[in-house]
Amino acid sequence: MTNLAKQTYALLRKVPRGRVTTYKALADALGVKAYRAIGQILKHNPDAPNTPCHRVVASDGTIGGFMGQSSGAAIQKKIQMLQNEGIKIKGGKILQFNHVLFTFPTS
DNA sequence: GCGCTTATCGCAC
DNA sequence: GTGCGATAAGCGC
Repeated sequence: MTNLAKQTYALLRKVPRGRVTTYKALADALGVKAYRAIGQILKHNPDAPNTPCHRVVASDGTIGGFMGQSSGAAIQKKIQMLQNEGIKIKGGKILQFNHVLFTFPTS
C-alpha cells in the first residue's frame, strides 16, 4: 500500500455519515492532481466495510462509479446506500450536493 | 448550453 | 516499462 492510498483511505474515513466527498477534494487534500488515481485506489478498496468508497462522488455531484463500473446495478445500490444515510439522490445525481459535500481542511 | 478533447498521477500487470 | 482508469477542466461549436 502506497502512502497516497493510505492517505486517501484516512481522509475517506474522516467523512462523517450523511456526507459525501469528491475525487477532486481527496486529491486536492492529498496535494496531488491524480483525480483518476483516487478512483483506482478506492476501487482497490482493501477495507471495503471500513472505507466508505460509496461516499465518494464526482465533482458534478454525480455518483461517478462504483465497484469498477461507471453504471449498472452497483451504482443504484450505491445510491441506495447514500440515500439510507440521509442523502437525497435523483436521476443518479446527489441533490443539495453543496450541502452534503464534505471538504477537508487544507491547513 | 452541451459535447468533446486534453492534461495528470497513481496502480496493476 | 507500458497501459488503463470510478476524473477534472477548458475550449469549441
